[in-house]
Amino acid sequence: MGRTSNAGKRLLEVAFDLIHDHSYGSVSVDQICSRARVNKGSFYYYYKSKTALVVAAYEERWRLKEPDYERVFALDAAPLERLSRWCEYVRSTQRERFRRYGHVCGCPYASVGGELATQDKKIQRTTQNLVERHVRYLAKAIEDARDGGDACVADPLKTAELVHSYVIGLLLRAKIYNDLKVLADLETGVFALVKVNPEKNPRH
Amino acid sequence: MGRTSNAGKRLLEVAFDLIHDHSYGSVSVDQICSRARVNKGSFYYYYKSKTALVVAAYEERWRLKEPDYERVFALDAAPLERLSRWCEYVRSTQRERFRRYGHVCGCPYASVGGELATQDKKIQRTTQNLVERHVRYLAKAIEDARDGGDACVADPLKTAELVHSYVIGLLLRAKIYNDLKVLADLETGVFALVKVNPEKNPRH
DNA sequence: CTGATTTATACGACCGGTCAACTATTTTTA
DNA sequence: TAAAAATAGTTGACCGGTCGTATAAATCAG
Repeated sequence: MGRTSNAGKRLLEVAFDLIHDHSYGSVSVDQICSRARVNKGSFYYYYKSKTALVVAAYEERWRLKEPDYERVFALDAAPLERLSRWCEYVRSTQRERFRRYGHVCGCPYASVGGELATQDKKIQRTTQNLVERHVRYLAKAIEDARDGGDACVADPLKTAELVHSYVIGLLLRAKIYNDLKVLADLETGVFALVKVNPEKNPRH
Repeated sequence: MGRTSNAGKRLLEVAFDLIHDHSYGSVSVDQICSRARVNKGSFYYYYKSKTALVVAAYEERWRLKEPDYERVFALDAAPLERLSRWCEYVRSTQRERFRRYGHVCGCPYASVGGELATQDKKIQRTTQNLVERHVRYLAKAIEDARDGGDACVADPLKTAELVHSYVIGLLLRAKIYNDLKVLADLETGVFALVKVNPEKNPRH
């Protein structure tokens, strides 16, 4: 079976970290290779292009993070509680990255999508896909909130898209200002968009 | 006074168009020069770096667009009417760019800010500044709406930031999906965030 | 031994940026 | 008023470095 290696996996991790910390355009294949301690030749043994690596890296990242989403949106919590936990999850993720990288990094999927949507169809498709998976979790929670009388929305999916837009915008704003305080009102905004029945707000 | 030229101005226009159409990282100085029919030597006669050009280009762009904002947010219109007109202005701008470039381009300031906030302090400062100018127009309209009883918000500035976040997020989403239909619900979202008194909605 | 993996090196193209020489236009001066 | 000087802008070759890509040879597990 030949020799074994985890160089491919290492490249995925390093690529995600580096690109999320900086940007696709400002991170070179050489940088990714040297940080992952993989030679350039090996890089192209595993991935046919920089684009292909990025697609794989972001899909792998989601695969790793999906269990967190399953937990945050677990059906045993009340719908509004799920949304509330998600807001806190987003903020704590950003706090952690701020500590690690020294600045606000924003939403990784939206960042790479925004940078490359008009450049690379494969990456565009990938980010669309990733966005959709996020939105599905939101939509389910919003639908349940509506059915339970906690929120007043007509179309849960549309509202989920609305909420998602708001959140990636807020993350982008936090990145531009490099300030986590921008995220302080995350939940307020989310709850305003799902028109939460005030007395049902879990933060009462 | 020596010979005269508009090469500097030409570079500003071309740089903005090219970068807005693609991205900062994927547009080279050579491309900008050849499209503007300016030699590289002249480029560096006018601007000391690619960064400096981008800063100048985006500031010039705002200078050009500010009259539109003055008109959209003119105080003779009712506050909610101003917000409504702004939504339509944003959408028509995107439609126009879609026709010209063949795809959704999103918010130029947020795009370049998101791409370079973690890379280049000068560009970060510039985009912060540009964002603030937008938000000020929004805040004034929201404040007036609140004072006129048309909206129910505690802090107009905070709400304006909320609205702005939502809109740049929506534009980012539209860019990722390359679909103007994403912007169909722009006004709905904005009005939800400013908690418009339903019967005062200008679209009744 | 076989074949999956890794190494080292090289490629030509292009990157952002520099520079000295050159041209065109206005201002100064005799 | 015409030559000279100063100013403003242009040119394209060139720099060292990095880009994404390629491949032949070496390595090593099964």
